Amino acid sequence: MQRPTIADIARRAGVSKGAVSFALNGRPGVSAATRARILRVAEEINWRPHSAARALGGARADAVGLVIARPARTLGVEPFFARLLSGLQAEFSSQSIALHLMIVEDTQAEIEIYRSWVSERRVDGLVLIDLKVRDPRIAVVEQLKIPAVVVGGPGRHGRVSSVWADDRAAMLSAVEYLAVLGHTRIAHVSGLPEFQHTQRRSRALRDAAARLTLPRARSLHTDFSDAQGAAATRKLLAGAGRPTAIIYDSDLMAVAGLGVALEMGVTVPHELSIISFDDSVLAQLTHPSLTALSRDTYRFGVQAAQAMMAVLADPTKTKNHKTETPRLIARESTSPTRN
Amino acid sequence: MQRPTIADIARRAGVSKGAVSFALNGRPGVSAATRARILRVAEEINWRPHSAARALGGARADAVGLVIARPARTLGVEPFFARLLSGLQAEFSSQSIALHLMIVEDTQAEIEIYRSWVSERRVDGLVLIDLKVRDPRIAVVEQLKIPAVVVGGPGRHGRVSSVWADDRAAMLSAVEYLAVLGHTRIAHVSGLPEFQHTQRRSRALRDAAARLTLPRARSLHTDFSDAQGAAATRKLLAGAGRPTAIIYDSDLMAVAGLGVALEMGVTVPHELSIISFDDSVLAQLTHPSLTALSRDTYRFGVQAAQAMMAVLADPTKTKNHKTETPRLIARESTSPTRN
DNA sequence: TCCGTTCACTAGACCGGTTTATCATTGCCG
DNA sequence: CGGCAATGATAAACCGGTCTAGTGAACGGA
Repeated sequence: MQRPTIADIARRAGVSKGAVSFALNGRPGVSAATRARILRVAEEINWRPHSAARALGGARADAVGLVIARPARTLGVEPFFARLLSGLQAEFSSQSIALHLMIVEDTQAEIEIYRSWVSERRVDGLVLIDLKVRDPRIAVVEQLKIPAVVVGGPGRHGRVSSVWADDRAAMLSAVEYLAVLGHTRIAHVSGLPEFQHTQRRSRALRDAAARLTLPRARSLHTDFSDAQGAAATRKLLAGAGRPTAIIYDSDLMAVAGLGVALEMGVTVPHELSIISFDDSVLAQLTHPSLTALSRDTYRFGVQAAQAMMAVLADPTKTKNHKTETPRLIARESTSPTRN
Repeated sequence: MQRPTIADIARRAGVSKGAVSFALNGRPGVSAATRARILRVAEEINWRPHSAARALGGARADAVGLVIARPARTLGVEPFFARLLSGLQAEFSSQSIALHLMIVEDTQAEIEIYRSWVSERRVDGLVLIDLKVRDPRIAVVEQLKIPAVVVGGPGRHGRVSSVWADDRAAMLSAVEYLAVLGHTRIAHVSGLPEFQHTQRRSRALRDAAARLTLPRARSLHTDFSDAQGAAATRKLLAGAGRPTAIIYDSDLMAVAGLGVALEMGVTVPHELSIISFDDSVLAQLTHPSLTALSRDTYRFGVQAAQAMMAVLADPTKTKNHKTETPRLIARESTSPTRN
C-alpha cells in the first residue's frame, strides 16, 4: 500500500476519520478500548502523520527557524555557533521539532526570510541571535506575531522572550582578576560595536576602569575575524604605553592575538597577559593555553530551545531567562605584572 | 485582511482559482493578459504561497534534509562542518530551498530521522555525509526512493549521486613531499576507521610507503577528537624509532599534536614535521603555522548543493562529481630532516 | 416514565493550494 | 460552410489531516 493515511486506519479499525484523529492526538472523544484499537492499527500499518496536512489545518509546522546573518564564507571558524546549534538542536529534536536553518548576508535579508517563512507557515517560532542595539528584527517579529526568542538579550525588546548571560559581571570579574595581578593598562579587543553584547562588555570595562582607577582602559572594535583581531593587537602592542593585558571578545581573536605577540617578540604571559571572552578547545590547545571566561555554550543552546518551547506553548507568557555567568578559568596566558 | 490566498486573488481578478494557480506557476492555460492581471493582483495584496498547502498536493516541500550523526556536544570545533554547511546553504537559498538540519547521536537515529522526514514529506532530498564502509544509509535512501547526494563518495553506492575529492591523490602528494624532504619514518593520525575517506587515506599511505620503500609508515585511528589526536601523538613520539613526520586527518588534531610535541620538547619542524589533512584559520594561527592539504570547503558545499538540485530536477540521472583535489600548502611546520 | 445529560462516535466542512474533466469560443482548413 | 482542433477558462475533486456540529444510545434523577 502507498503511504497509509488516517482514512486507511479508520477503515481497518471500523471507525471514522475523526475518531482516528482524536485517538492519535490523545484527546477525549473516544473510549479507551477504541483508542487502543486505533493505535494498534496505526502501529500495524506503520502510519506517520503528513506534516503538510497538519500544518494546513492551521496547526503547528513543528519547526523553528534560525537565521544567521553573516557572510557565509567567513562563518565556520567560530566554535560558538556550532556549539549553540548543537544545544538548540538536541533540545528541539527531543520534542520532534525540526530546525530550519538559513545563512544570509545581512539583517535585511534575514528579515525577508522571516517574512516568507511566516507567511508560508514553515515555522512556528524564530530564534534571533546577535542582537543589535536598535535591532529592527524585534519590530518585525512583533508585527508578524510569531513567537520568538532572543539569544543574548536582555534589553529593551518588548514582549519577546530572551535568554542571556551576564556579560557585564563576567567582564568585571576578568578586569578585577587582572587588577589583582597588578595590571593597570588593560585593553579590550571587542566585536562589532553595533552588537548589544559588545556594548555591554565595553561599558563594563569602562566602569571597572573608573572604579579601580585604571588609566588607558580602552576597547578596540573589530568584526570578530582573526585578521582584525590580529591587526588590533598589532596596533596595541606597537603603540607607546602598550597594555600589559588584553581581553579578547572571542577565542579565535585571542589566538590570533597570541600569534601576533609571539611574532613581535612580546612574551606571554610575562610581558603580556591574555584573556579570551569565550572558551573552547581552541583556547586550551595553544601554548601557552589561554585564560578564558568559560561557559557551557551547548547548555546555553539547550536553554534557548527550552525558552522557545515555553513561548510556543503559551505565546502570551514571555520571560527573560538569565543563564550561568561565564566564569574565569585561569590558564597559562595570565600572570602577575613584573614590577 | 488575514493572509491572502489564491481565492482572494481569484475574486479580485474576476477569475477562478484554477486560473490563478496556472498564472502563478507560469503554466499554459491562461492568456497573457489575464496572467498579467493575476500577477499584478497577487503582487498588490502581497500574496505568498502556503508551503504546506503546496506540499499537500504531492508537490515539492522545497526543503532538503541534512543529518549529522555525531554526539552533539563534541560537534562544533571542527571548522569543516560549518564551512560545508555555509556552502550548501548559500547555494540552496539561491533557489529558495530550505535546509532541515538535525544532529543525532548515531547512524541508527539518523536513519530513523530519514524515515520520518520522508514519510512526513518534509524534505525533497537528503544530503549524506561521513560515508562509512558498508553504509546502511545507502540501502535506506534507495528503499525510500528519495533523491540523495553523498558528500565524500565515491564508491559502491548504487544509484546515489556523490560529490567527492581525491583523498588518495592528496595523501600521495603529502607523502611524496615529505619523502623529498628526506623523511622516511612517516606516521598518520587518522579518523574513525569505518569512514571511507579514512580508509582511502590509510591505504594511499600504505601504497606510497611500499613504492617509496618507507619503513614504518603506519596509521593510528582516532575519533577525530583533539584528545585522541593528542594521545596518538604522545604514543608515537614516546615509542622507539619515532616518526620524523606526522600527517593528521584534521587540523584540530594537528594542532593538538603540535601541542603535545612542544610539551615533550620535540621541536617542530626541526625534529618533527607536521602536515594537516584539512586547512582552516586554525592551521594558520599556530606557531609554527601548519603545512596543510587545503581545499575550498565552502565551494565543496556549493557543489554538493548543486549535485542535489540536479538530482531533484531529474532523479533518474545520478552522477559522481569529482571536485578539486586538496593541494599542499607549505607553511612552517615542515622542513627537511637533519642528517 | 419521561426528560435532560453525558458519552462515544460520525459526517462533513475546511485549510490553500494543484490538477483534471469539462465547456465555450475561436480559428483553421478543405 | 461544416467539422475539428486549439485555446482560455471554470468547476470540482483532491491531498491528509483537524475540528465542529450533530446523532444515537445509555444513564440518572424526579
